[in-house]
Amino acid sequence: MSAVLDQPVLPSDPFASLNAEQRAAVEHDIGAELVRPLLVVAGAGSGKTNTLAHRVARLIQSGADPQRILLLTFSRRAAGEMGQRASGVLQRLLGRNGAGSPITLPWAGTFHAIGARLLREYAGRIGLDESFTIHDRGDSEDLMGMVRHEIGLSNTAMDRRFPLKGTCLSIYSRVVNSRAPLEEVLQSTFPWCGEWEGQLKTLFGAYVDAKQEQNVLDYDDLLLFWAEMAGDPVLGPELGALFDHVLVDEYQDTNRLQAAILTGMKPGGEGVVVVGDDAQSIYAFRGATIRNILDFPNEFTRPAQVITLERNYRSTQPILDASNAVIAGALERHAKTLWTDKASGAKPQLVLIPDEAEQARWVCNRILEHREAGIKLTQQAVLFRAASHSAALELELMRRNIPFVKFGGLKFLEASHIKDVLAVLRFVQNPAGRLAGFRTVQLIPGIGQATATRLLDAAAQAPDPVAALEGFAPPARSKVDWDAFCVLYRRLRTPGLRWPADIELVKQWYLPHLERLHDDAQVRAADVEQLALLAGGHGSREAFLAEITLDPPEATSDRAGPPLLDEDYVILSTIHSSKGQEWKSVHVLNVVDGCIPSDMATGNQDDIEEERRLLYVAMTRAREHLHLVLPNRFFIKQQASTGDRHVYAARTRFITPAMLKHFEETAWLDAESRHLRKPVPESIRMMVRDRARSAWK
DNA sequence: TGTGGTCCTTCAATC
DNA sequence: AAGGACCACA
Repeated sequence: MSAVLDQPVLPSDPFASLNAEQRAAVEHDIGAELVRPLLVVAGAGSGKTNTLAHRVARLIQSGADPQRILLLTFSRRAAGEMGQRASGVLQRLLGRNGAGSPITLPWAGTFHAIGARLLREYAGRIGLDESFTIHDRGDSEDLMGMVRHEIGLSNTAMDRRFPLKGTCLSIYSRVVNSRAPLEEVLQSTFPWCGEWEGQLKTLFGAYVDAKQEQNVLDYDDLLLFWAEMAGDPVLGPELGALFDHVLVDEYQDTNRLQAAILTGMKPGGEGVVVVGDDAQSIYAFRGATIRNILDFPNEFTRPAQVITLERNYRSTQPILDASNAVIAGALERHAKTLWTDKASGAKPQLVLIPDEAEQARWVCNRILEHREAGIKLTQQAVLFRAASHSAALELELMRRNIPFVKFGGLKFLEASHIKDVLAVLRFVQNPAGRLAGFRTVQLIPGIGQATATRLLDAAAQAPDPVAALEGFAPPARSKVDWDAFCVLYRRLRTPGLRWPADIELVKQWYLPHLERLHDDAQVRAADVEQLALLAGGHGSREAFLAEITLDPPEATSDRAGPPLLDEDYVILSTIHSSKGQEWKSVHVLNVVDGCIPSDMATGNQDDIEEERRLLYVAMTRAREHLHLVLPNRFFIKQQASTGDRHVYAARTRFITPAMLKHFEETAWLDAESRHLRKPVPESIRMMVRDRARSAWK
C-alpha cells in the first residue's frame, strides 16, 4: 500500500509500487503488434496476484476489450478477487476514487467453469445436447460403479477383487488428464491394478458410452472436450479468435490436458501469460505436473519470455530462512531464493506437545495471546494436512467461544440426503440422466435396483419421459408412493414454474422419505433447508445445478445464512485450500511424520516430494508469526471394539537436525492448566456431533 | 426374483 | 460413516 494519499483529481501512478520485475511482467509487449508468450515464475509472497491484476488493468487501459480477456484461475474466489483488484488499479489510473462502474471480466473463472460455458455454447456444433448435466466426483464414481457391475466386474467369484469404483475413476481420470496411455498410468501410479489392464479398458469404454447415452459430462469431460475443440483445425482457431489475451494463474497446478487447451487455442502463444511457482505444486494427485512450467518456454511455435519474481513481500526473513531450508531439500526445482527486507522478527517456533488435546489448547492460548497483542482473529490461521485433523481444535474453540470459519474438506454435497435432493432436480433437468433417475426412484419404498432398471429402460425409449413414468406399473406395495412421485415429477417438468419454487416442492415430497430412512432426520432436514437457501441465490435450476457442482461452497460460512461480515473469526483451513492466502500468524498442526508426509503418501519419491512442497506452502503463508506444532502422541481412530490406539510420532522428516537452527524449539508441559480443564458441556458435544453428522467434519 | 438388513473393511488433498 | 458383499425373507 502506498502511504501517499490518493489525489481525488490527479491520477496517481499505481505502477509506482511495483518492482522492476513485476513492472516488466505488467508492461510485457504492451502496445506491441504481437504479444509473445510469457512465463512468470513467482515465488511465494512475491506479489503474483497483484502483478496479474495490474497487467489486466494495464491491458484494458491500453485498449484491450475486457470481453476478450480470458482469465483462468484456480477457484472462483481467486477470479473474483482478481477482477476487483484490477478494477481498483484501473480506477486509480483513471483518477477516479471509487467512482465509475467496476470492470467486469466475463471470462474469468476456473478451467472447468469456463469449459462448461464454452461447451454449452458450442454444444450444437460438436454433437452435444446443450441440456447436459455435470457429474461431480461422487456421481462419477457411482456411474463407474454401475457400469462396473453391469459388465460383471464386481462379482467375487474371481480370485482377486477388482479395483473399487473410486480407484477405477481415479485411474480413468489420470489417463484423461495426463494424456498418458493406460498402461503407463497403471505402471507409474497404480501398480497394484496392473493385472486388470484389459478389463479396465473395457470398463472405461463402457463408462464413456454411458455418459454419452445419458447426456452427462464429468469434470474430465469439461477439459477433454474443450481440448478436443481446441485441437480441431476449424474450431481451434475459432476459439482462439475469441480472445486477445489468455492469462493463467497457478500454472504449476495445471495438467497436460490444460496445457493442450492453451496450445490448441493459441499455437503461437500470442497473448498467453502464465504465472506459477514450481515449488508450490501440490496437486499432482489430480494429474498436475510441473512439466507444464518447465516446458512452457518451448511449448509454442514462438519461444516464451521468462520473468522470475524473487522478492518476497510477505514474510519476515527468519520465516523465509526456515522455508527456504525446507524447500532446498527438494530433489528437482527451479532454483530461486526468496529474499525480503523485512529483517526483524522471531524465528518460527517448533512446539513439542504431549498429545492432540493439548495441541488444541495450546493453539487456542496462542490465538488469544495474539489477539491481546492486537492481531485480529481474521489475521490468524490454523492449517492442517487433512480436514479431520482440526476436530479437536474445533471443539476447544467452541468451548472457549472463539468464532472460526473452516475452509476445505467441506463434505456438504456428499451427504446422502443432499445428494437425494439434487438427484431429483437433476432427473427433472435431464430425464436421460440415468444415475439421477436411479437414485431418485429408489427412494420410493419397494423399488430397488431391479425395478429401477426396468423403469429407466422403459423411460429411456419413450419420447415423453413424463408419460413413460406415469404409464409404468410399479410393484403393488409401491403404488401410492409411486403415484405421488409422478405428480411431483409432472409439476416440476411443467414450464412456468419459477425457480426456486422447484426446490420447495421437492422438499415437501422428500421430507417424509427422509423421516423414514434416517434416525437423525431432524439434523438432515436442516441441511436440506440450507440447500434450499443456497438455491435461492442462483438464477435457474440449470444454473444452480451447474454452479453447485463446479463451485461447491468452500467454507462453513458459505452455506450458513448471512455471513458474519463484521465479526472477527479465526481461519481454519486445509493446506490445499490455503493456497494463495496469507495471515499475520499461522499455526500448522501435526507437523509429524505420518501427517506431513501423510503415511498414505510415502509410497514413492514423487509423492513424498509433493508433501515437502505442502509443508513449504503452509510455512510461506505466514507474515510475522509461524508456529509448527508437534503432538508427541497421535491418536488413530479405530473400531469401537479395539478402542483408540495411539502412536508416538516423530518430527517431520522435512525438518532435519541441520535445519533446527532456523527454529526456536519449545516444549509444553502445562501441568497447571491441566487442573483447570473443565469437562466439555453436553450442549457443545451435541453440537459437534451434529456438525459431524451434517458432514463437514 | 427382488428387496432390504447385516457384517466387514477402509478411511487425503479438489475442480 | 459409507461402500461393498452376502443372506434371509416376501
